[in-house]
Amino acid sequence: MSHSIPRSLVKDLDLFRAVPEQDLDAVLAIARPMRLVAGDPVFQQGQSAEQFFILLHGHLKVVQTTAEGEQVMVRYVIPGEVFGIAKAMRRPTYPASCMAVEESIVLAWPSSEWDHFMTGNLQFAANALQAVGQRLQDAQTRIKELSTEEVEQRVARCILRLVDSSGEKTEDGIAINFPITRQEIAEMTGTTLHTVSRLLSAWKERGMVNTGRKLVIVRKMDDLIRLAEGNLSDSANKPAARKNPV
Amino acid sequence: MSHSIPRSLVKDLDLFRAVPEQDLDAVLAIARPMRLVAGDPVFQQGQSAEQFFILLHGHLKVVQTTAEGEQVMVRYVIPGEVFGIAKAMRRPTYPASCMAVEESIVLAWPSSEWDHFMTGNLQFAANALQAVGQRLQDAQTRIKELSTEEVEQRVARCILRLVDSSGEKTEDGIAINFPITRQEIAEMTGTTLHTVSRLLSAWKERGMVNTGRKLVIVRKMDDLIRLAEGNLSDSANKPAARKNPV
DNA sequence: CGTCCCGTTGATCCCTATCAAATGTAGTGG
DNA sequence: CCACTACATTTGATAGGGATCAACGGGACG
Repeated sequence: MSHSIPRSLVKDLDLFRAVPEQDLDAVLAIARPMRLVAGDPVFQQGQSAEQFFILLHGHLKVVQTTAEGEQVMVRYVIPGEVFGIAKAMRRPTYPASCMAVEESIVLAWPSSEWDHFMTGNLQFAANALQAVGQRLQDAQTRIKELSTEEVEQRVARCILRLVDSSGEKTEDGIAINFPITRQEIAEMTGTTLHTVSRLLSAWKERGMVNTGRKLVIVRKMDDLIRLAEGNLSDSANKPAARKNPV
Repeated sequence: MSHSIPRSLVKDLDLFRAVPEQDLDAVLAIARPMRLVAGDPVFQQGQSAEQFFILLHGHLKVVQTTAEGEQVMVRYVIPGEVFGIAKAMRRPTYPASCMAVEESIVLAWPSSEWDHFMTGNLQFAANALQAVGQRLQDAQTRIKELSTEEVEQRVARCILRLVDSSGEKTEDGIAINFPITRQEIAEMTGTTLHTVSRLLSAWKERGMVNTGRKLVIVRKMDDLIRLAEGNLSDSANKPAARKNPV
């Protein structure tokens, strides 16, 4: 006895953009809603990709574990995004693990339905292609940053991006509105929790951010943007660093 | 007066897999073939994405230039692959530049045709999604490597991958069958040409590879694989490095 | 045959990982 | 409600992997 899910919840999602309402209803009829609390796994790396999902509320993280046991953050999932679409790319298993970092609500569909959606509505296929294309862009941006930028710059960009997608205005500045640890920031930027901690401490010292346990609040966006653009952190002037000169 | 392109040239390409032959003929009728020599540009970063392409013969490189003027290799295009499909992901411009590294032949279509292909044949849409999905996987693999592995390991993997996709057996071992510089290897692995040069010299010393101007030949795959898997290069035993222990 | 372009190799330095240890904070069970 | 415990964070000290700086050698091509 599944309650039907209100159409209004999904009709504005990118994936369903310009999809006729009747098709939407058919899609929703077979969606299975799931409620998660912080730490709940959604799927595990290597598992057969039986389902795909859309996040309606909350925040999830997608993490890859290397052969040596190190973790690399693939991405945070924010409300409205599809995830777990391995099967759509003809991958039999999930290439990473996914878990909730706070209370969340997701819709799940059997992977077999993907082809139905694609065949039933061409707009859906185009939307999916765009979604994956956007992720590819993001990944390539990250490669560029890992290849050419220094740690401070990468961490600054990372914080800015999180604030952009999940920022929430508070009396003290703009806060990242879900719990996030130094370790997780390190896994996103290819560094260590120690270095992230040192950076945040330094920034806090200068009043650019406020921090707490699993909490980051940005107080001076402009200064952070300057760091992200590559300006040196200390007022002293070192010569510009340039790894692969033209 | 465009000569029609033989159907046999494209019918085995991933992008056209399971696409009916009559649809293929329609597609080929509007394809524009281009011949390139080493150094010829195909498109430039920032240009309006007016065309998309398939490489029939040769090798191209796709490179991104950062705001600071450093180059990052996005990928090498090998025969049979689609590239320049920015418009399909609803990006108005090419996010990187593409040029031939040796004599090459490509087919070009106006970007506007993409939607025709998609609408006309659903299989095509699925194939495109898979192609982009594969690239996303590759990009994420690279992020993982940049985040957790050391330079020697990354360069070893890079060489192995090139040998895998574009290796050619010679009397001396397996050669990368297109010209490639130390600088380009550096741009693929996030390091400098100096470090790549030193590594190749060391490997050559040990008889693992043979090198020359714009040339790399692998002589001992096994040893190279061992390096890529993370085993230390010198026979001496250092403690295992581990950045983000569990 | 000169001139780029590519590659090699030494010397030095510095960013940041690593090692080590203490402090702070939330949650839990008695 | 408090002791206990697990997890997060901070901070100092040290070392090392590679980037950077510098200079030269060698092959290809016009």
